[in-house]
Parts: sequence; C-alpha cells; structure tokens
Amino acid sequence: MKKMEHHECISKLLPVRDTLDIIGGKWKILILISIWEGNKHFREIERSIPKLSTKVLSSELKDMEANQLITRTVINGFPVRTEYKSTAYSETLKSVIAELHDWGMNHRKKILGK
Amino acid sequence: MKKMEHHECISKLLPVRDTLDIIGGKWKILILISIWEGNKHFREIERSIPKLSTKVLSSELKDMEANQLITRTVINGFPVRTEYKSTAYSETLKSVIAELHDWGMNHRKKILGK
DNA sequence: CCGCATCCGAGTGGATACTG
DNA sequence: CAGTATCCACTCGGATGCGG
Repeated sequence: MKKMEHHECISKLLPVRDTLDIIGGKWKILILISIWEGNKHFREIERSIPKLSTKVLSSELKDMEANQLITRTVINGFPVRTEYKSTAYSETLKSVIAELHDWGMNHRKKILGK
Repeated sequence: MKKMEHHECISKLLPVRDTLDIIGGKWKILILISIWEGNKHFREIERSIPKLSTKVLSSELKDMEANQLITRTVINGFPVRTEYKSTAYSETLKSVIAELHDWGMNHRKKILGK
C-alpha cells in the first residue's frame, strides 16, 4: 500500500472504525471461531470459551446477528433449543482475520524474539 | 484464504488478539494517522483529534512507543518540546488498516445501502 | 435448555488544575 | 509546551437467580 494522502484519511476512518466495532471486542472473533468449529447451541458456545459469561455472550450474539455474521434459529419443542450458525458472509472476514494474524505473528517476533 | 482447520484455530487466536490490542482501541489508529499526516507535538496531535483528552493521549502514546510504532524525542530548551514521529515499522500496519477499511466499506454497503 | 434481570465492584475515561 | 494528578461519573462485565 502506498503512502496515504491527507484527503484520503478522513474517508478511511469511519469504515475502519466500523470494522473494529464489529470484530474488535474481546470476544467476537472467539465466538465466531467457536461457531466455525461447529458449536451451535448457546451453552456449547459458552462452554467452549473460558471466562465468557452468559450476559456478555448473549449481547455479543445479538450484535453479530444484527451484522449478519450469524443466524439464530429457534427450534420449537421442550426444552427450547436455539441454533446459531455462521453465515456465508462471515467468511469474508477470514481475510481480515488472516491479516491481523500475520501482523500479530510478525510483531511477536519483533518485540519478543531477539 | 481457505477454510480454517480446527487445529489451526488456537494458534491463530493469540496473534490476532495481539494485533487488536495494539490497534484496536478507540484512538490508536486516529493518533497514528494524525502523526502520518505530519503532526509532531503533543498539543498538535491532541488538537487534531476531537474529544481526545490529555490523559488518554498520554497513555496511548506510551503504548505506541512501547510497540515501536512511534518514537518520542525530547528537544531541550524552554519551553520543552517533544517530537513524535512514526516509525518505518508502523508503515507495515497500512496493509492491515487497508483490509479493515475495505471490509468496512463493503459492510456499510451491505447493511445500509439497499 | 435458553437467556434475561438484577445487583454490584472494578476499571475507564472525561474535566480540570497544576508542575516542570 | 508537555504531561501528571485528582476527582468523579459512568460503563463494563462477573455472579447469581429466575422465567419461559
């Protein structure tokens, strides 16, 4: 990527902020990966992520549904079961996550590995 | 990026988290861009970013210096002046930011633009 | 099983004033 | 100018209990 020009900066900020809001929290990527791994139910997801409380999971799942990263389906019956699935759209985040991952790997080497 | 395998997931999480810790806050990218734009001094940077308080700026700059994204140079004299500059290393973040930006742009279109 | 409501403590961040 | 100190409002998130 070449040097950013000043007039480009402002227009870049909002979309960057949007993306960070959507995946930038402490849990969202973990939850997404948990679902990618095959976990479908609330308790399953909760148990797969240490230290994640029901309150936070609940609100994160809502955000993610609003952003179309997952779908939520209630299966009638008793007890009620709910199924969370990742959308095809969520797959488009993989290149973003890959970029974050690569930079983070490299950074570890730079900061720690001497 | 192809589908992630399960055993890859865990190894991906830490570096992703590292990167988000470094650029994921509310201000770090704004500050970096402000410095890229040419702002060098504490007050200059502060004034260029609405709503940013001195306390937060101060602590963000320290983090960023620790992560080698910027350098801090005190220029003797009175009053004291300090010069912040972005490092060559910080430029490596541009591809990450570009990826965040592209995804965010696309997402806006998907969510809002119908 | 799903997941919201409530209570509550700790940490964050803003405003302001002050030192070097 | 650079940055710290202090005070304080507010949010976040953990624990727990309950209703559907």
